[in-house]
Amino acid sequence: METTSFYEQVYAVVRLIPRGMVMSYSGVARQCGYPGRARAVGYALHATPPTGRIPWWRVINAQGRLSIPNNEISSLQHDKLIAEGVQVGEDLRVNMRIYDGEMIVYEKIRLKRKT
DNA sequence: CCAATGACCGTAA
DNA sequence: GTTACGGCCATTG
Repeated sequence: METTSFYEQVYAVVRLIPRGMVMSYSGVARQCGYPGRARAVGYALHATPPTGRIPWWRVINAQGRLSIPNNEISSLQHDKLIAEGVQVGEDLRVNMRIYDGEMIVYEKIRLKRKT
């Protein structure tokens, strides 16, 4: 499996997502320095080792939906997010207006969080 | 090397 | 607001 710099980058960025926040695949790709490789990010996360060290559940698609086709895993992600205080709709939807951590700028996030 | 696959995105209707 | 298409690109067979 080697370093696979791309994987490393992706994991590093995902690990930086604060608790109670979410980020889109494209956002992760951009933070990695690879804009436009959102799809590859998705692939990388799919290959994420179950070490539990990587908060993969905080990564969702740009439409605020949980893009995991597998029902079991998607429900798991749903529970994880709920446990962190992220409000997920019944249709597996998240309000990106509030929980978007695109820039990983904590102050900005806090500003957005009001009520 | 080529073809198929996929936890996606942006734009258009 | 939503659905449908084409285009990304890394990984696997």
